[in-house]
Amino acid sequence: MIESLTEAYSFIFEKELIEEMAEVGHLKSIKEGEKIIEIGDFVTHMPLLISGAIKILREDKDGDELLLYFLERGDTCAMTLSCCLGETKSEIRAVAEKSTEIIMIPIEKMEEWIAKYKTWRHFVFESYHSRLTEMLDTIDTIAFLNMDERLMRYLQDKAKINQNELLQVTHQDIAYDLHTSRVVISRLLKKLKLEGKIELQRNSIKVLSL
Amino acid sequence: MIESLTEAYSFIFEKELIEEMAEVGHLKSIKEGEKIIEIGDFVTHMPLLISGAIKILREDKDGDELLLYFLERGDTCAMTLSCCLGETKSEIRAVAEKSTEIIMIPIEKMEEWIAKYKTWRHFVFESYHSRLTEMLDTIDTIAFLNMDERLMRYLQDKAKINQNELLQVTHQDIAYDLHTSRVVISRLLKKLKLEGKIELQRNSIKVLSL
DNA sequence: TTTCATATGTAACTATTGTTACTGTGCGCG
DNA sequence: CGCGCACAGTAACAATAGTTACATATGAAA
Repeated sequence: MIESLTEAYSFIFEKELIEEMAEVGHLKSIKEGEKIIEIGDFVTHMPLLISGAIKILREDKDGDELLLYFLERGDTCAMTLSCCLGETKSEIRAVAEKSTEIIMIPIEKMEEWIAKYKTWRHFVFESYHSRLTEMLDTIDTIAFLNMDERLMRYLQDKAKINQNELLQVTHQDIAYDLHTSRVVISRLLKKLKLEGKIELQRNSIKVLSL
Repeated sequence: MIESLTEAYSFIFEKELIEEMAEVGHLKSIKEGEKIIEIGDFVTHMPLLISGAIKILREDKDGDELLLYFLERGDTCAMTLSCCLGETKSEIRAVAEKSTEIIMIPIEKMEEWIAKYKTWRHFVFESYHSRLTEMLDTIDTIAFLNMDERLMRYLQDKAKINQNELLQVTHQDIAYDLHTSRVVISRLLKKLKLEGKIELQRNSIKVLSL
């Protein structure tokens, strides 16, 4: 575990902190599509991303989903941070976007380390900052953009996260993430294809204009 | 200033912290409608709300606005918190919803107090938590609700913030906050009136169903 | 009282998104 | 091979929201 932590976090955290992390944390491997945290779950650990990527989803009362943002290596879930301190339940769902490794830190350590390690404190604040910024970005996207633009951004984000311009998704998958219907996505994908921005195959989309 | 601070914050902060605040902070009175922070401004102070209320707005590239949330006494702007640490520019606009008193704390004190006062640390984290939650709420609202429901919530929030069910607003004001057009608001207000949820007069709206 | 700016009411139309329903297509597997 | 299933294409229509244009109402100031 030390190796994973060192590889992903040595440039932020000092050796002692990483050693402490390795001591109290436990490594968890998650397969693509697997759920990590569900809405309403009590938060007992905070996840530090070692490799892979996670998508964070919000759900409304009817069970409809909306993608908030992706997390990558070096990220943590600020919603979890937030929950830890308040001892509240999770407001979001986290699902592995691809196979992912995380280290779970018991939440008791959170506050202890904030007092003890300046680097941890910075990390925590930095995480909050990133998450607030991402949330603002999400708000901009859904408030100011039409569905075709949202779709294009989604495809670009997803290509970036997966480091692959060939996305393995169905139209229905996309519709869930963007909180719309499959028919709408098919319609707009066709439009984007005609504009030369993407190529369409069954079960996959190739993003051209990055 | 000590009195204002004590009145608004004595149940969170210890006496020494409040005294320090009074020393380095300066009180600022803001009239209704006056701008407090503009997008792109460098953040040199963080505002602590003593009395009144502030609305936080986001703007897109065309200059179109969107209301994010309101802040009340005891709140601070977590976006500012966030900016302070990163030494970045403001991502949002803050406008006084009614006449308001704030205390401006130089950002250098932020980090110093985080190490020094546990109550301050808690306050900062609590603020981040509130703001993340409010942002989630905003996202829910714009992603999952239709304009008529958004409008109703807006009116209720505004009545609550102003502690008055008689709101002094024009349809155009509302349209700006909800990022839509005046005609749409007029149309929906009429609908809400017919449903018995509000009463309409020139320059004011009375919210009935609270 | 007249004037004028501002606010509001409303119709008619467009644009975007959502829904329903049906068709076609690729592909794995018996 | 051909059956069945998940995925994708598309038409037709509905619902919601945005736009344009103009009429009317209100209240303050001249």
